Amino acid sequence: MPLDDLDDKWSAPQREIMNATYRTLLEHGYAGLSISRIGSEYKKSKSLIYHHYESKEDLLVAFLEFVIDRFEATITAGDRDDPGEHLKCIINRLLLHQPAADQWQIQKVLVTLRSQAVTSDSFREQFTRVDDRIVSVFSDIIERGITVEEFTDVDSSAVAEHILATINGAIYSDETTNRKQIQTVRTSLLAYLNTILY
Amino acid sequence: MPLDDLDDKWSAPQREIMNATYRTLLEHGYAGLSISRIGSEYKKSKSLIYHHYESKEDLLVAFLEFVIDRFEATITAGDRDDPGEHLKCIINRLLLHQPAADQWQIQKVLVTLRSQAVTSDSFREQFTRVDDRIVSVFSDIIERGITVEEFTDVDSSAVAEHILATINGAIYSDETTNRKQIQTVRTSLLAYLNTILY
DNA sequence: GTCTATAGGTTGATAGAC
DNA sequence: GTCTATCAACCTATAGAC
Repeated sequence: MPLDDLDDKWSAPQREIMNATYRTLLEHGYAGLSISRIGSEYKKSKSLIYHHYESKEDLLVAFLEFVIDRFEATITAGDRDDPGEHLKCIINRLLLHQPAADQWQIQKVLVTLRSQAVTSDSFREQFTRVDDRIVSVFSDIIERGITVEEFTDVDSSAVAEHILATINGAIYSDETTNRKQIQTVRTSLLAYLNTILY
Repeated sequence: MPLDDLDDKWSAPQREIMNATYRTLLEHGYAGLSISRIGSEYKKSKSLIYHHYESKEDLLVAFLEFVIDRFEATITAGDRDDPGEHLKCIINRLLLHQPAADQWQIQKVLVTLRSQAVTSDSFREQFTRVDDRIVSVFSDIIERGITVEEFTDVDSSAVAEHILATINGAIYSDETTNRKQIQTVRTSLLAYLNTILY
């Protein structure tokens, strides 16, 4: 779904509540995410939230969808003609910290939400979909590269899985430690791809 | 710290409480981890927990240490003479699901705890230490391999960071999705190392 | 849509008997 | 060490006035 269509999917009050949820989550973590606190971030009364969502779980399901929609928009955008450039473009988009322009610290939120998938089946299904999606995007690009004879004939889905694991791990560590390894991993990953794809 | 010494560090009641915490965490997730529930898993009254730990936070800090101690024991064990074999051994230990023998589903617990590092500085510091530790283990092995002229002269710390990111991402995805990619990534990672190290 | 008030439950933590 | 009883604070959710 293109980014511009995202605004039609959610009403203005819904978007405000989602943004309030986002701010609350970043400040208090998932364990401290309460309707009361979301109501405080939202300018209006907390009981108003129940006009827009039936329950806390209902709100959380919507929020997960809200966040994933925005995340997927960042990986599908930026199509390039050249498969090698296209691949590099997506990797950079995921591993290069955008400047302050991107106020949405979406990776932080995704890491927080994703850990709930360990004990929640509905969350687990959503993130299964997310990872399937990314692997298929990578896989398609690699196969196109092989078809136009830019890349050598590798196992595209295995390479795609490997790329995703490395990216996921780099982001995961970046958001949960004080280590600054993300640029090292990005450089090393691109070098690896240069080695095996050409 | 060797595994055998771990039992001296914690009293019997403490270990029971830690195990009760572990079971509660796996069943209810971090957000549902309450003293009441830990008390139910622990055979005895919940107020007894406050005889062993000053507060919930105190208990959580101890639990994090308890889990990390056990995790570190799994990466330091199994020293081999040959650097290449040693590296492969540790990677397999992390990415090969041990049979039911290993009742401790330590990776699940670590993923759950680690996500708290997004909003908790003390958790973040602990996981910074964990990742530093693993990278230094990998880095040392690679450097020894270069010294004995088994490996080619690579940037050992960059390669170590890359390996850790890939492993972390593979485990992370494995615990938060229904995808079964971990063996694919393991195979691909070992092939990659074979390519660049020899 | 927006609010206050409130119900009914759970939380972390303490007091005090044994 | 172990327990019951209890606290105030907070939670999700609802009722009902405007």
